[in-house]
Amino acid sequence: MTDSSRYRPQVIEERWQQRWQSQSLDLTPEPQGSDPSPAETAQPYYALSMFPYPSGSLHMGHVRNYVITDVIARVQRLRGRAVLHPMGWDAFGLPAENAAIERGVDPGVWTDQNIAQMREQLKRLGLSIDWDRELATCHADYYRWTQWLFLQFLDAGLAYRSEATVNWDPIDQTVLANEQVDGEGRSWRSGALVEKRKLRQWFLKITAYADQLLDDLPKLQGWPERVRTMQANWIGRSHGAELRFEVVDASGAGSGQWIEVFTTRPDTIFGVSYVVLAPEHPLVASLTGAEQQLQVEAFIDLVGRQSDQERTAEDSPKRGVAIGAQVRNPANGELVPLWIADYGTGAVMGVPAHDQRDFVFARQYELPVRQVIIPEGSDEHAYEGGAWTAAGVLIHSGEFNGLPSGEARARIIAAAEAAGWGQGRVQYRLRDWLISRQRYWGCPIPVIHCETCGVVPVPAEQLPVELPKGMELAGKGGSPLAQLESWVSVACPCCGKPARRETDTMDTFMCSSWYYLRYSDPHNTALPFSRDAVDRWLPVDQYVGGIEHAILHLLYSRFFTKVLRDRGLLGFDEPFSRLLTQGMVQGITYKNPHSGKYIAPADVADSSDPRDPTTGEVLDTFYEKMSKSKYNGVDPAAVIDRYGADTARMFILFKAPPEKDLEWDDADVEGQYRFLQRLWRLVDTALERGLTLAHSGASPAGGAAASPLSDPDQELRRAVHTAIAAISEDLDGDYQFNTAVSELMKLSNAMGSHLETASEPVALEALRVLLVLLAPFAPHLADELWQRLGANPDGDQGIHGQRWPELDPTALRRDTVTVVIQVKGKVRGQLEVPADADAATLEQLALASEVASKWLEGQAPRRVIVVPGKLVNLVP
RNA sequence: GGGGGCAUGGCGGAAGUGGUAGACGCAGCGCACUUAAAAUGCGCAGACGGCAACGUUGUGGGGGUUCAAGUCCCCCUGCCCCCA
Repeated sequence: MTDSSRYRPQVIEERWQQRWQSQSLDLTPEPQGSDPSPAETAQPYYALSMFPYPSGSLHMGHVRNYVITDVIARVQRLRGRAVLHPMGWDAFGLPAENAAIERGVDPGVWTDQNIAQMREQLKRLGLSIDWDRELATCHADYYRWTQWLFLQFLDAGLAYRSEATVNWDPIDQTVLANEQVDGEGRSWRSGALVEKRKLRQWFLKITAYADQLLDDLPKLQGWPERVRTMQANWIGRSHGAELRFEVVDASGAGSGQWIEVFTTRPDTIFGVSYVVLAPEHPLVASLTGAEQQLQVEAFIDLVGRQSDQERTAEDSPKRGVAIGAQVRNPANGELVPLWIADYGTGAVMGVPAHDQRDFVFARQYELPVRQVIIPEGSDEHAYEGGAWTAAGVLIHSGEFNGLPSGEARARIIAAAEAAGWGQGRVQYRLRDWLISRQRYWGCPIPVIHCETCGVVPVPAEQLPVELPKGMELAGKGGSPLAQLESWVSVACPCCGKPARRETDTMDTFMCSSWYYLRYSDPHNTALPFSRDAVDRWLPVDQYVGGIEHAILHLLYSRFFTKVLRDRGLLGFDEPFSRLLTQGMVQGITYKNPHSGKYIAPADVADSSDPRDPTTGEVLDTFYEKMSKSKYNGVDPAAVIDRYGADTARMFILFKAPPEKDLEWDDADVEGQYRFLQRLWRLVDTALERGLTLAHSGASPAGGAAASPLSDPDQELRRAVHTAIAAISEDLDGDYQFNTAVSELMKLSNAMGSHLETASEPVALEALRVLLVLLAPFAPHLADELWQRLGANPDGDQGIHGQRWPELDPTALRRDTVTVVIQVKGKVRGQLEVPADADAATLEQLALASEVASKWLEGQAPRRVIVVPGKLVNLVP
């Protein structure tokens, strides 16, 4: 074999990437002028990957994400759609600022260098990205519009400044939104336990859209069910009531002060045996009795040091102190004590019989437990194991006795409203979105504080409010911007008097909540995007990214979309029609079970018997998400250097279904490389036979062949059209790239055995179809082989300008099929029968078969079930 | 505790509406080519029994519906995710 006919991905991939670029193959078709070409009037398709943070190095998770989106984009192009497939950078954020603090480099310069590096790494993957639409959220021509959009929120009354107890990250020295604190009370970025601080901060009123964000979830049928469930849980709408308890003195005389509790169980109000205030409740100080003073203060101090999670967890021990005051139950007039306790926030009514936390608390402090709901159809009044929290029938509840709890809920709310001691209320778990950050490397909040005029928005024509350059960043002591007097001091745009700029920057999730809109019109200098462009391309047809954004980014983006729709800036309700959440890429991980140390795979001599290189101990072997600290990462660049991007792409797509975790395995990568080499040799064989696609027409082997096809021809055509049918289906709806690749392998296997004997038109059709089907997966090799077969002699668009092959159903037809003969449901034999044999014929054939005579022993079957084309089941 | 998901060979994974379980690949074994090895090509391969043709068994465990169950129903075990 000559050197020139060896598959050398390193050579051909670079060559094709340059060629595609010089032909502008990946640019987005847009209608221009009066005479749009067909591609420009094609139906638009928007394929989008979640844009990366420019850390400077591409990891396998990125590769998987972008390869999946690229295949989708390429398939849609082959199907004739006008495709938008952009890429950009989520470029504000702490790593750049930390680099500045540690090494004194300018965050902007550092970020731009990283972007340049990552862009080159991305380009080596052969992604069909329109780089003319690239954006970076840290560039002023982008964040100018982030600021402009903030002012839209401000104008709509959806951005406000408020003093609140907020999450403070002591490592990153900034506040965080609720969504950015995990279940253990740790920061999503730094992992530090967050603290509570009372600060004046900017919020976006996402709660104003809570109902819409929840009620529109069922529209998102193209989203994974679990992402919708997670969002619904996060919004956490509950229907309940606000009920008011009057504070009374020892003699029962009213004080005129009222405690308002929220409860989802107004039906249990007759079971209240105490009322609990949160330690920070404003009435605590004034209601505390003199004797209880010291105890209460000590308790407040103790609770102040706990995290939110400790306080609200259902299974953590509860502590409390009676404060020496009492309230009257408005439903039955009973007097019950007031406590403060480390659970809940605000004020809650304690119903030990019907709430587990209340039950535990009451047992601990010997408070009365009164059952007011019993299971339906039961007269069980005894109370043993714990709270009865399910529905039931009311007892000990005056006029409401005997009502089912659901109905009682409504009736008690109605009674409360009539008598003025409460009303029904909808409550949400969702809180407003805290967007202030006390950091430098973010988008400045474009407002000015003036003593005379208050909060004044920076006029739109003065945007962007640029980040000052050349700052000395220390990473300590509050907002860096606040320390740059020359930047902070400014004339009030309203009255002209000296005023001060806002020094907080925005949460970076603000920047990523609208970038997908900007791609539709990335160079617009008058608006963030034109209504025309955004309505033409959006909603995004297919969004691809990690599950970690199930709530954060995806909820914020939905919120932005709805607000901008209400401002008339766009004309749709939801930004992402379909969402694919891809699984993690995991690397093989070795760990010494005794020392707990991770061992690099390179240091493990024998992978079939992995041992610690220094101690000789047997190591645990498992797959885990790739990370530096576990030495289990695989560098995409190294894989591309060795095998080429096409092999890496094929491997990633083949190894696991896209939404599942993927175990990186070098042997499997090798196997994928072998498959591509086999394709190369397949084309060699075709060339040796003198086959060429140079002047073959559109349909060389169409169904209307002059003479009937030979058996080998029929078999090859069947393989070809089976592949078209299977792969087309795998790429429709939910994506099954793994089975699509396996179908390519099956087709190539069939061609390996039939190509040499097939007639020329049939062989050419097979080659053409194989390469077009391969093109989205291994774009470089497909184009190279296409050219080697002489298919694009004039340097036209090559394989990526072709059309997805048409299925010819007649090619799938068979004269005979194999049916299974079962006896009593067990497979006992097979029978070759005419494909169109009807049930009666099949029954006859089966009964006459050897299988029947052997297993039925001469008896007639009691019953015969025939599934034409599949099986005959004889039941004796 | 509530809600959701998953469990298939040595491994990754396939199996429209119930209808030949294990496609495709990795690892393994055998054969061909080679002085030899690598590479390549061809073949075998769930487990158990048998020289075989074949038989039995088999999709986490137990029960059920059905002519027929990986697939549908009930119970259990284990793992994962979300909310508490």
